[in-house]
This record gives sequence, structure tokens and C-alpha cells, in this order.
Amino acid sequence: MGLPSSTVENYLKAIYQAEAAQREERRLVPMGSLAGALGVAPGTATTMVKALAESGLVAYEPYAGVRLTPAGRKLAALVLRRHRLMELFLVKVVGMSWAEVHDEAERLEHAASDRLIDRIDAMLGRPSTDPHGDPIPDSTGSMANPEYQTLVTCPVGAPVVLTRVIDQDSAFLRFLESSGLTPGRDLRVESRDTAADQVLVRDRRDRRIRIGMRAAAKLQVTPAERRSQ
Amino acid sequence: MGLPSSTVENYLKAIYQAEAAQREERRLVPMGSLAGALGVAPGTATTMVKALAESGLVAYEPYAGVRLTPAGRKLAALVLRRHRLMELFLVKVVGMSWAEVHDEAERLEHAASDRLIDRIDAMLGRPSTDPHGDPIPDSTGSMANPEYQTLVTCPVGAPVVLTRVIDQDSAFLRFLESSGLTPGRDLRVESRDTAADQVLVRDRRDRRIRIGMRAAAKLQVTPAERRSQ
DNA sequence: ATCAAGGTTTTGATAACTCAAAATGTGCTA
DNA sequence: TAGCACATTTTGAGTTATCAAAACCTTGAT
Repeated sequence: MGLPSSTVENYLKAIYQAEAAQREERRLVPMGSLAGALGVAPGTATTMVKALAESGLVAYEPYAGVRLTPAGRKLAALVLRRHRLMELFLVKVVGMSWAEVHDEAERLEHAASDRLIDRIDAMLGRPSTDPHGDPIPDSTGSMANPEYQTLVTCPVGAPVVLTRVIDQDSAFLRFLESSGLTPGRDLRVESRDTAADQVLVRDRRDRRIRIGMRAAAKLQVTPAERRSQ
Repeated sequence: MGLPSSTVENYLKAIYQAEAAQREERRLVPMGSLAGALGVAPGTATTMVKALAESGLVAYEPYAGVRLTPAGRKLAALVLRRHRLMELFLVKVVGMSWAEVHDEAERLEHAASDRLIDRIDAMLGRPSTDPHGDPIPDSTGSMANPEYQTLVTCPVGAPVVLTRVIDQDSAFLRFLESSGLTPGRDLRVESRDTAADQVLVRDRRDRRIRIGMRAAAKLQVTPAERRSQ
């Protein structure tokens, strides 16, 4: 078997991310959601997944779903590594915006050689996260996968740092950028109103930012370290 | 018709380069050499070229060969632009070696968006040649195509500047680099010996460099400007 | 226990690209 | 001008990836 085609890489990546998204361990990814994520017809996903199972990259249980094998997981992580390093590179070195690098990296990740990726990795100082705060797997395919709070779950009033954004949609990212909600920002949730579907956030300079619950749940945070004690 | 597939781009590029290589105007590119350049079976090239002719990108004359139409030529030039800007970028910004960027660019040229290419172009200061001295088409697809002398045709004894290298083979490029034969170098042909298939070149510091005629013909030069008169 | 509603798989087709090998055309040589 | 050598085209077939729609499971609700 030769190099995985970019189609194969995309299937593995999608399965990886679907597994990560459903935070209940050991559950299979249903064909429907896989097909949806990849934008293909359900039958197409079934056919493809059976082929992936043949090559030992996934375990497939008819009518139940699919799961990565260790080999498949490693390959998927390396695709993610290429994607995330490429995104960070495009932002830091090429000067593209946060909001526009995802689609670009989506194509470049399949074309870049390991050599180029390693060069980029070195240039950037072996970074551990990409511009969205997503962790970057190392060259063996292993990756830290920290659990974060979100603006919906963190304690009201507590100072937090925006750490990770779980959405690559470019319109959403442009909104965040214009609101100053980018990774690294110091924030504090002032109040939440489930009925009104509103979260009121204060930034460092006490400016008010209002967002909906759906959006707030995509913004992951860590407790701010105290500067002085 | 959507975007051209990378296969289409490669066919157009190969035809473009074959046309440029055979320096007699208006001649058709034979199927055999096209197939050879692309590493496909002759019948494959025939089939593909007929499809390209359907879309108006080439003019195809059975048993005679193929030629780009204006539309095809423009597309090919834009592929070449992406390729050459990418090569220069990889050398100048990413720090890869002259000898290793060709294959990398060969893949990246099909994945990079116009936006990225333009960013790179701007970063590099709208350069006019790539690391091999090949001219870079502008974003409308037009390109200067200067005629150069080579180390085989230039006058013996005259000071010249190495300007362009017509071969992307990585072993050859590594050899040139280690011999100091890179674009921009000041040189002088000391003697030629057709029988022995030898060209003796002196560099700026009068060091002797000996190469064969075949290799010498791939090194294009321009007359050196006099520093003082 | 049965059935309807869901998602899932199968089926039959298509598109793009490729090859090997048979058939064919072209042009040079004698 | 006959024919041979060589390039080119055609033919038949395979691969990968896709879709629409028919057929099929599974499950939850009655």
C-alpha cells in the first residue's frame, strides 16, 4: 500500500475529530455524521469506510459505526499535525488572518512533505498549539488533549484566559477577532442568562461583550494565573 | 467547467514547457514527448489531450501533435507562476535548499490559493525570477522570455554572470551548488574542448571548474556589466 | 410483539485518469 | 512506390471516488 490519498486522510481526520467531539469514550462514530462532516452521501461513506477497514485503519461495525485503529489514529494525528502547523505558519510567517487559514491549510496539509512540515515546526519553535488553541500532535502522532472549561461552564466572576476556539467557520472567527475574543485574552464572565440565551463577558479593560450560549460553548478557557498574590 | 484538476494543470504546464524548449516557433508538441515528460503511456496522453481540446485549452492535430491555445497558455503560465513563486518562497523564507524545492513546489502549486500566492509574491517583493533564474509570470499570465547565451555559446574569455539553470534535477543542482555554480556568480569560460567534451570555467577567484558540454549547455549566462570603465 | 421511522447498506451508474496491447497512420529509405 | 520502422491512436479494462435511489436493518413506541 502506497501513501494514503488525500481522500483517505480526510476520512481519518474526520473520524478522529468525531471521536474527540463525542466525549464519551469507546463510542463508534455513526456513518451519518461522518458522511455529513465530509459532505458526501451516506452510501459513499459506507463504501469508503469498508475500504479503510480492509487496510486496517479503522474498525467497522455494520449499522453501528466506525472507530479508528491505533494505526489509523496515528495517521489521523499526523494529518492534524500538518494541518495545525500549516495554519500557525500561515498566520505567523505569511501574515494571513486567523479567519482565512483553515481552508488554505485544508488543501496544503495533503501536499506538504514531512521535510517541509518539520522545517516549519522548527521555524516556529516546536509550538504546542495552533492559532485556534488546538494542540499540535508531535511527529510520532501523540498529542496532549487537555479538558477545558468553556464560557458556559466556568465560574461566574472568575478571571480566565481564552485558550481554545472550537469552530473553524470563517465568519465566526472574524466576529471573534473583531470582538477581541482571540486566544490568550484575559476575560471574566459577568453573568449568564439561560432564558435570554446570553453570556455577558468583560475583557481586560472592562469592556462588555455579549454572546449567545451556543457561541460561548465554543470558547474554552483556563483559570487565569494570578499575577500577584 | 470548474477549476482545472491538477492533472489538467500538469498537462498544460508540460505542453507549455515543451513548446518553450523547442525554440522553433509554431511547431507542435508530439504526443510521445508529452507522454514522456509526464511519465504516462502514450495512449493516455492522446486521450487527455483530446479532452483538453474539447475544453478549448489546446489545439490538437491527430498524428501531428498539440499546441496551447491562448486560454491554455494563460492557464499554464499561471501554474508556472505558482510553481516558481513557491520555489523562491521555500528557499528565501523557509530556508530549504535550491536542490530540494522543485518536487515540493510541484505538489504545492496545485494546492495554494491565489490569495496565498499573492501574499507570497508581495512578501518577496514581486520578484521576477525564481531560484533557478526562471522568469516568473505576472498575475495576468504574461512573462518575459529572454534569450540567453550558455556556457557553450558565449565568447571564450568574456566575463559573464550565471543567470539561469535549465534543469531541475536535484543531484545536478547539488553538484552545481557544491561547485559554486549558482545564479548570480561571475564566471569566465577559459576554454572549450569539443573532442574531450570539456568546458573549463574560472570563477571570480580564478578557481577552475570543469564540466561537460551537456551540463554547460544547461547554464545560461549574460555578459557581465563592467564595474569600472 | 409489531410497526413505523430512522439511519444504513446495496445497487447500478458515472466521471476522471490510467495502462497494455492491438490496430493504424506517416514518412523515410531503398 | 513499396514497404518498413516508428509514432500514434484505439480498444478494452481497471482503479478510485462519487451519487441517487432502492432495499435493508434497528430501535423505540405502541
